[in-house]
Amino acid sequence: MKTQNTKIRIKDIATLAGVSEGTVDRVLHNRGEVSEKSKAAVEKILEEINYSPNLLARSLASKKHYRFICLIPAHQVADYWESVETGFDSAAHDYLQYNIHLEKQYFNQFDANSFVTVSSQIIQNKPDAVFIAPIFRDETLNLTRELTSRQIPFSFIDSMIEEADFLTYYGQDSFQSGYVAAKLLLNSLPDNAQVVVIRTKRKGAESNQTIARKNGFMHFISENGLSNIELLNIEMTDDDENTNFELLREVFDLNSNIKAAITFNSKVCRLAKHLKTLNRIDVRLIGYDLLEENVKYLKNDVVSYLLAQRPDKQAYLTVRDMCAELIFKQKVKKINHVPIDILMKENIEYYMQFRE
Amino acid sequence: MKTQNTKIRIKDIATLAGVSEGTVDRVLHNRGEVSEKSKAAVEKILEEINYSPNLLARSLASKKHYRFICLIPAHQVADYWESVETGFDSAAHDYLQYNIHLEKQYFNQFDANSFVTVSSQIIQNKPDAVFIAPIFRDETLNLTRELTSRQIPFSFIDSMIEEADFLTYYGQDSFQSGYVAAKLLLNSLPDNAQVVVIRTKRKGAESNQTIARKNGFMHFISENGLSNIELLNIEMTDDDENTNFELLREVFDLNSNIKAAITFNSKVCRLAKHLKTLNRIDVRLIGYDLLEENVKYLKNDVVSYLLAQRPDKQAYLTVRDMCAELIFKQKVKKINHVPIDILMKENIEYYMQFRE
DNA sequence: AATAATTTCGTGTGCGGACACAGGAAATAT
DNA sequence: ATATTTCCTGTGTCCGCACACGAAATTATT
Repeated sequence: MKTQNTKIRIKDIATLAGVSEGTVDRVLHNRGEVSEKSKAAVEKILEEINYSPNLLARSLASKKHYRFICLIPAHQVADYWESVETGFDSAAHDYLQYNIHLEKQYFNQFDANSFVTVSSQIIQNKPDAVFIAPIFRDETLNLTRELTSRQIPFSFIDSMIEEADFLTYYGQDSFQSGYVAAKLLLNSLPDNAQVVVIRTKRKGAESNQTIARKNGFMHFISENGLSNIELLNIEMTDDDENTNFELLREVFDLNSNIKAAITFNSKVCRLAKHLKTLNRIDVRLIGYDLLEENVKYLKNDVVSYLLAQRPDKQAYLTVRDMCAELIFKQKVKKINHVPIDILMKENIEYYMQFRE
Repeated sequence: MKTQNTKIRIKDIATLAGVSEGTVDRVLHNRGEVSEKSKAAVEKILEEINYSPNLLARSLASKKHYRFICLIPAHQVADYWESVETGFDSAAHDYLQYNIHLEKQYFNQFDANSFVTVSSQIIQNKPDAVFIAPIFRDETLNLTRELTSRQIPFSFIDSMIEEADFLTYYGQDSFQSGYVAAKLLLNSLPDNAQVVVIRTKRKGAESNQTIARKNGFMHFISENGLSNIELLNIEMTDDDENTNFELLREVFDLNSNIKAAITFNSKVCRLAKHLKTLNRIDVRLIGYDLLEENVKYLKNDVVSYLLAQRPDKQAYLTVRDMCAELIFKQKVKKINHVPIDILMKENIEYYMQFRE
């Protein structure tokens, strides 16, 4: 909690330093045309007192307009990215009065070329800041290099690429969320229980996120020496549910002691649907993210836990921090791991209702 | 997401309505001295367009100052109420620029008289709004009646009294949080497991909160027909830990199949300490709120789950909503149940680190 | 020493809205 | 018809800050 002294105005500083308001202003924004002597006088006062500008007056007076662009995957409604977009919209609304204009650009998350195309449009657009969902690693790095060379700040959302010189990243620690999932899923399973672990083949590569989650999951197992359980690794496809269903049916036929199952992407609803059809809702099931379908199966008792992360808030805070940096000249934290929210049938209602 | 048209100024409305800015201003604040004709003209324009005032300019120009008072229990550091206070402080900081001044008043939560004393001080103080932790029901109602008759708005924090005409309430649904606790605690316990349920005698009455939590807990048990477990109801005192310890030792001596324990107030750390001394950390233990000591035992693996609710945020939002109502003339939601956060060793770190 | 070229600095204006105040128009009183 | 009162309405000032412009002070040039 910083103590900001709202009482002190530029005018006061000017009086204290024995110069005019204009001079104080020049020092504050350090845009030159100030003698060493005056500058020193002002800076002395600034050190003594704790000046923090009146932000209302500042943005009222400033005629500077900022254009922010966010670059996210095109998506269906009720998708994970829908929430992210909601958060951006909400921030756009709140920060409009600070002369901030937020535009959205979409790319095809299954086609790196579309990312490249939109990237170059953005560069031409000369925005004041960019928010990026770095789905494609190399292509993102190309974009961020361009941005850095043009001194355009940018932030990552959802996941990050450490080498890039981003302002902030908001997102979950995927490894740890996999670890948490393991704890919830494997806690007090009977001996010799079998656990189905789904891996989804996807057009393009498997996402970093799901890989990290799985690593965290496996780490829990090795760390706790859980040799009394058996993992059944299943590979499902992203587009053919019939095949998936047949595969699952076979697995459940062949293995009589399956007690739990997990998938590391956000589409646990598919798995839930098949389990329900197979009448195996006794299987403890965990998934990620609050897609409508996922929530339905959680309330149904088919899914036991969902791990969530408020993607809308992540987007909102990303915008907020950019404003803090650019406009209010405040320090912001670079890497922000958001909480790993544990939802079950009994507590999801208030979680979803709660709007801040 | 409301579409606010930031472009339209009072000056524009004046031009459109064929009157002066002053007249528009008088209509907007409806402080009279306007002829029917002019008033109608302005109101016609106001209906056509979607005017929303520039809040920055408004609060910059306004010399109105607001004094808010919050009325909470005096407390130790690292207490539950400490977090509430932090939230108030944080709001005070953020809303200072809107000419809001927040004062804190404390009462002794074990002495209703102290509440009454501070109440009358507050009334004399003629604040613009009050935030109340309604620990003492009748005394609180006396206060709120006074406030209502003086048209001073107020909000509840932590718990609420339905009959009072409050602006907002932020808090957890205690009944449901007891229900969640039961689910977590009793999930897949072996047959004939014994469960220790602590009730804490307190100077003054048992708090509504803990009663509601316990009701929710019991409801889960009856709803799920858990006849295979045995509850051991223990009454601990609030001030003598030696007695408590001896009591627990006896209970554990006499009962050989204790698998779980729970306490419904925020002091699970005491229970944890005794269990650790008794070397019974195999017992699954659940408690409430992130007191430092509680967190310590969670990380220690003595406590399995903590249910939390971000009291600081509740306080912050309470202030925010009062501003929204009083200053920005926005609608606010009256009853706000906050999420029931489930914390365990594996996810508490990011939960605590995360500052918005 | 006089003038030109720079550097430094103070003042004025406007952002959008709140509010005070003066002065004009209409209504009433003389 | 003039004076007085009441009712309306337009204008001006201020809130704290950003920024432009022109004036003053300093330095350089002849």
